[in-house]
Amino acid sequence: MLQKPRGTRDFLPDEMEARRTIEWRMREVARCWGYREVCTPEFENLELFTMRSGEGIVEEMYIFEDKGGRKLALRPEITAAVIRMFINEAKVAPKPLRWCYFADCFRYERPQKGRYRQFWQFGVELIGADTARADAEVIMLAADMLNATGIAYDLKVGHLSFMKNLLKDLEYSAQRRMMAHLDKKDFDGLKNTLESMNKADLCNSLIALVNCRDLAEAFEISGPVPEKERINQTIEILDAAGIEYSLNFGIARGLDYYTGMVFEGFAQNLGAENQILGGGAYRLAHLFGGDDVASCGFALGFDRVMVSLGEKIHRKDTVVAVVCTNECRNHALEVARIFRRAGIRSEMDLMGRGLGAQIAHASKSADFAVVIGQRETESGNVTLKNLHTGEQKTLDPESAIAEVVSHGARR
RNA sequence: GCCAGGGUGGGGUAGUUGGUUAUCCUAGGGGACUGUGGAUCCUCCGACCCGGGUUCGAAUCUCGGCCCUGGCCCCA
Repeated sequence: MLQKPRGTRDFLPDEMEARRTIEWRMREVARCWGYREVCTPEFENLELFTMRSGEGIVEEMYIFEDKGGRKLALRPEITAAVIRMFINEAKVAPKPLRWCYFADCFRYERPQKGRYRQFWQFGVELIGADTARADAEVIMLAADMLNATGIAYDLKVGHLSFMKNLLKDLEYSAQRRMMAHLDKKDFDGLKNTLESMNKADLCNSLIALVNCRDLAEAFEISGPVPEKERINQTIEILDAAGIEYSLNFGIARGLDYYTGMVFEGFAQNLGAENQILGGGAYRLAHLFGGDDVASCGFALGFDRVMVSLGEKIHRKDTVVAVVCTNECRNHALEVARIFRRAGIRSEMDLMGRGLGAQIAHASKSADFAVVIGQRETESGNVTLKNLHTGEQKTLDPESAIAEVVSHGARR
């Protein structure tokens, strides 16, 4: 039998309905904050991603050459493409721009729990606002969105200034190495590397910073931080809004282009792959030939949210089975049309089953049976049978529709 | 790329000191049965991940591969 490619998944209707339910909750939150959806190509020139993230990521991408010999890649993430799009199409649009996306990405990695080779991200980018309010808005939006999904998570907020301030005397490559150690909480590696550079005196401050959960204390540890005022403002806004988060100044994020505020979200009930959210303030536009526009955004790992939610989401449509005797099929079709026009999912027999067999089948797949036979065809009424309770009554079609709708599951 | 555990009808399983036609539940189709047949009974459909090896004989032993699950690495 033909198998699907490693790391990909098939989604049956139950699962798709659950996914769409959560997707729409996220869309609603984004919409309410004024973030409008954009869409970029599924594949881009390879260069777009290597410019952003370095050549190293080539190993982890789906790369191919088209018939014109162009080097292309299935997108491994979406931020780079959105910023490219902003430069190509919307450079002069009034700032700030609030955009969001929901799309699939591809990475060639070893699959494990919550990690697939094709996966979906819900993300937002706030382009052209370089303020504490902008930083705070994106975090508040992220929290709002995670809350809307109903998962249990921890939100960690940090700022790169502290770490960068402590490391400012080091060479750039050494800074990168330190930040990698710190992000992983690899204190032994940190110590060794510092000692080899005769900078062991930094070690205690850096470790203290990573473990620090208090803003005032962080300022003390790292000395005068240039963005102090902006950081204070951002945190004030978050606190005033009642956002639940913890401060964490060990967050380094993998990439160069993050400039200041950074944040991450973790699901509480996942295993090794428990990060469900990552974001921050960054400058990327100049890399792609645009002005040096400040941006801020996050991407949320949709599949991990679904894994975290597990079986919690049961959204079921109310289903009506319109069952009929053979000679009343035409009238039954008409009744079904009336129900469908009212927005009710209505299904009819296609197998040529008898009335009893139709009800037997309906009992497994529907909430109500609408029985149409000689009597109903003559009177214009319908017989509505609640398949959960067995209760049955004769009603005119409009009342039957009202009964089905009031039954609840229409949302 | 590395480590561990797995793979038997659509789903869940039994069977592995090698031995007839591979067990059971469930789901699905048909019928008893053309106005309530959601029940009951009968019946049908349908599987040993793939390939090589050992053997008279392999679901079972062996080797390789593929895939799944979890973890390491990485995580833009």
